[in-house]
Amino acid sequence: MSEPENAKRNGAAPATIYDIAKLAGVNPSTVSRALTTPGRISAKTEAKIRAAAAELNYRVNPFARALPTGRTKLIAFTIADITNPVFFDLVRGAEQVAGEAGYTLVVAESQESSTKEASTLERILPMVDGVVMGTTRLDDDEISQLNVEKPVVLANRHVDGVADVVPNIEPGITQAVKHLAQLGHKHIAFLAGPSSSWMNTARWNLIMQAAVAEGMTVVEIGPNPPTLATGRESLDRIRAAGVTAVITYNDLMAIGLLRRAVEAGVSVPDQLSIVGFDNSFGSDFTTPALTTISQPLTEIGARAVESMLEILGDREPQEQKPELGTALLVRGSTAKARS
Amino acid sequence: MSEPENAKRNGAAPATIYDIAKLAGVNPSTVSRALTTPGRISAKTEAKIRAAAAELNYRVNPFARALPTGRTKLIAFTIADITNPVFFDLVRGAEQVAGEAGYTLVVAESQESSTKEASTLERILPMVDGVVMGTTRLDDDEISQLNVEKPVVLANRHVDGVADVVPNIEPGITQAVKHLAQLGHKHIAFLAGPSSSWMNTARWNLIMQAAVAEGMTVVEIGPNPPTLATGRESLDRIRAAGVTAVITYNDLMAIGLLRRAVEAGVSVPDQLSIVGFDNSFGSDFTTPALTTISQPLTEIGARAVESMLEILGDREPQEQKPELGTALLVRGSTAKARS
DNA sequence: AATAGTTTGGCAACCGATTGACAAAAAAGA
DNA sequence: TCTTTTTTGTCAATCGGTTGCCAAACTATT
Repeated sequence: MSEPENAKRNGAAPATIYDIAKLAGVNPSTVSRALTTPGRISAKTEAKIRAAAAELNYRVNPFARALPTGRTKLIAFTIADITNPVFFDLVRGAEQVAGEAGYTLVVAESQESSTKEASTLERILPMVDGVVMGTTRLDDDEISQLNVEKPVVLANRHVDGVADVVPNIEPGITQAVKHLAQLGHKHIAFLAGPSSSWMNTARWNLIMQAAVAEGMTVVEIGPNPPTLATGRESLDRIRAAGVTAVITYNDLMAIGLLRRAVEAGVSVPDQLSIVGFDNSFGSDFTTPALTTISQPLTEIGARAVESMLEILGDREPQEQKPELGTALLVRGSTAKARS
Repeated sequence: MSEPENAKRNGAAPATIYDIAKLAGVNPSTVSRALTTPGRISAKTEAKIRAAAAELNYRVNPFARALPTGRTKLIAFTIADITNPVFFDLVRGAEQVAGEAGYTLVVAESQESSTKEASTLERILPMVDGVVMGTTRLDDDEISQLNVEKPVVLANRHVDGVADVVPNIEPGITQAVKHLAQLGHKHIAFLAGPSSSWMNTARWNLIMQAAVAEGMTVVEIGPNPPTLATGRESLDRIRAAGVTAVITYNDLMAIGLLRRAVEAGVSVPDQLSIVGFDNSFGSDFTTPALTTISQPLTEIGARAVESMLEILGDREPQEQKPELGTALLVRGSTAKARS
């Protein structure tokens, strides 16, 4: 391990406010004020300082700043599985808002493991101003605990006492169940996600209610890891359950199931109708394209960060925004039930 | 914007080494040494200090540490488009290695815009120890420039004087072109990616050579943004070019093209054979599943970070690793040419 | 028991910014 | 012109660690 080699490359140490102060002939604190407190310093002096800063190619050292202020302008964004395209849009929306406010997102993936999620969070917690949880496998207590240390905003989940952004899933689910009922399905299944997912329970409860209201029978198959592989492996159980249609916890599972069905010679949608959840990237790649319940993911990600910025005092609290909804998107994976 | 609200929640300020020092009855510097320089302090004192640290739930403040050392244990990871699944595996590999070494990845997406990439990098550069570029739209000069400020490791790209991890794309390309030749194709096209992509040029050159060697004609169609949408929009140009097979710059374009072809009633592979590049997530969702040139993406991501760790002096330089290769993965989107 | 050699722990300076308190300078008012 | 008020810039302490240097304490050697 040769010499520890200084972090600064090239011999050229980055300029500090002291260098600027020297060049502009003022005190370092004046430089700091000129650069961070508009109006505090006379226009003339400020101009001189800005010129010097530009000349030295000055960039503020975020750590030196974070030390006295306690603010790092970093927000952690957790996702349970980078392989699940739902987070594309979630991150896009979040990143957009964060970037505009001068914040940077630190994306932490946990590969569906709550242990890994906890340890990663442990590592990055001291250096972020808050945590936005895109998807999490932590339980309620752990989240509440986390919220004591740093502000937390949850996307698609509710925990008492913690800020959240949750769309109303009722319309999408009702539409989906009605859609299946109208197609003549009598027995349907819900291919469940992980038991640690709050959304999983919420979705199941609504599906159950809606199905009963439509006079259908419905069974929950799971809990399962919400992955492609699980979707594939569930075909047999679903067939065995004797249902003609299935609603899955997310699109990933629906795609896995659909592809396995095609391979196994089970015709979709003729022998089995499939409804996904999320309308995530890739759900229209399949043949047939997936019928799914779409969520405004980009908007959810954006609002979650907006909410975080408000908590951090970096943004005026906005007037109540309209509720976010969900809706059924009918494509090709659903059809009339075979009698 | 109510009161600026202190960063510490809950009134309980995080413990510092000073708190530990007081509790353990030693000097703060002794605490620092006990915690960072194993062996420097007697076992007895160290145990006492560790006990105190545990009791206070101490966690080192990364910024306070970063200030004197200049090391943040943060590595930037750039990607051009979060919507392109190639980076799933790239990030997975990278994250794995980084996490084991106590480093955290800061993922910066640029939405295929070199301007946005530059500005994001500008913002996070001061707080990372190095930059691993998963995919980048910066040009060679900008990358060299960046490499002066902070160490850079490139994945899938070469710039003189900058560390990189590049698989040998020759075998995969040769196999793909041979495969098409054997299927009787005489006229093929390369649906190109962005002109700022080094890999694009590299791939085109090899495809051209291989095609000529096989006695085929080949045309380059592009440059294009490497997106799903571009793939869709290129169908007409490809048909107009009178080719019977096309190799695309990446899977995303291939999928877009394939889906558009199906919609337009152009049969794949009967009327048009398509070969993608990357074997990325989702390339087997389509019907027919995509024939593609697979790359060891996870391994590339992992090696890129390993290489970064070596540069940072956090890892012993390893003996030369075997070269990374590529290979043709034949699925359903290629077939005999129609005469 | 005296001396030399090693450990072990403390002191204080330093990293690069921020900020409250205050004084000097400039502007306004009498 | 002299005082009062406001503006502008400086001083110095502080954030929470790290580290070179030194002295005290302990161990080993003769």
